[in-house]
Amino acid sequence: MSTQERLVESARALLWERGYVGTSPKAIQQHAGAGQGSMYHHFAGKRELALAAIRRTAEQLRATADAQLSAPGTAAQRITRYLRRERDVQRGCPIGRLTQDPDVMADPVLREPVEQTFDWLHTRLAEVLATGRDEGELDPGLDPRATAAMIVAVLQGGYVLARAAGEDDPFDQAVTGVLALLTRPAPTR
Amino acid sequence: MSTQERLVESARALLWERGYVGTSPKAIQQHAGAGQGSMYHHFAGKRELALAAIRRTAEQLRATADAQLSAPGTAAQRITRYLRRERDVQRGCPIGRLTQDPDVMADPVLREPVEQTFDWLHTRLAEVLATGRDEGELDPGLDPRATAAMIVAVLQGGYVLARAAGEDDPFDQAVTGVLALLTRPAPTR
DNA sequence: GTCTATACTTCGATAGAC
DNA sequence: GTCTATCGAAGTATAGAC
Repeated sequence: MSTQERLVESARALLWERGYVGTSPKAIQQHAGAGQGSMYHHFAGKRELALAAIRRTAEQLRATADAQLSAPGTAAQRITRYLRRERDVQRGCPIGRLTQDPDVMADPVLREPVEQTFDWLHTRLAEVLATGRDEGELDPGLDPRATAAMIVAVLQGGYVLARAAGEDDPFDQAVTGVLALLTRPAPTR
Repeated sequence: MSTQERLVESARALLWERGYVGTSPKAIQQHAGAGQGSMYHHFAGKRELALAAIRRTAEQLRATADAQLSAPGTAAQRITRYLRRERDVQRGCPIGRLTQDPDVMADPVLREPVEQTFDWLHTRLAEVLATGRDEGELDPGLDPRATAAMIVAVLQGGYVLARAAGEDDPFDQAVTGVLALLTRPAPTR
């Protein structure tokens, strides 16, 4: 892996763990095994390196989610697989954590991938839900946009609860709770 | 308000906005209109001041939530009021945001109020849900612990989505989504 | 491309006068 | 209790040799 690659990968790891304010150029350099000069040769500064890291992380997250949500199966099966997939719950979401970084959110360029990622995920989930509803699998009264927002929120919030508790259990419970309501047989109206 | 009080209140505001790593003693002093010496007279250091601030914030959050969840009404009404209460959504949750602060979570003393707050909230919501279920208001098959975890997660995740989007809409949608599923008439089994 | 040296600022705290 | 002075370390870069 090139020095430039190692710098981006190190930035990704440290941004995930410590956020933007909590990650110094020096820490990235040490993690990457690169010198001061190398970093400033390849990137204009901390901001540009972080931007490359954030963009790559966003791209990966989207590719992974899309693969799972586009896999064969009913809407409920696909969403269940997505929610129940193996995750390092305690680490949380590498994109979601950036929303707590004022310096990232205050910078339109750094913020853009964060905004785009959630926008895309919300839309993609709503599509899956709408399909399930239209095919008679899910409750005909289900609101795809609202339900999709709720599902993404459960994921992001599940991470918060798991980190607060120091264990994965609250995350698993929240996922169980949402799936129980979602896949519950339709009510007789 | 005493200097000591102003320091704690300033620390609360800045911790909420910028987190622990993002908040310097100097910033707190300036926000409070206090000098270097004053702060170190009243508190041993940044950590001790942050601890006082976090404890107070946790206490307030709990008091507010308890008042709303203990108000009269059915379980669904109380939970709806809690979720729909007026909030500064873009600011997010002052306790939830601390879970993204590695230095807070790595310190058992700073972390304790965070852990306790979510633990309490989860339990309190589960009680309300169990009551609603036992009184025939909610689905008899409802799992109070899992559903409570889901509701807290929707709240915390809703903040994340709203911050990412730069508007409150995703938060409102997520809340709408969860209430729609929760208050849906029970299925015929 | 990578290294070392240097620079200026902020962080987090201590010392000691008033 | 509050103020100013001072401190060593870290943050974020720039300069220039190799």
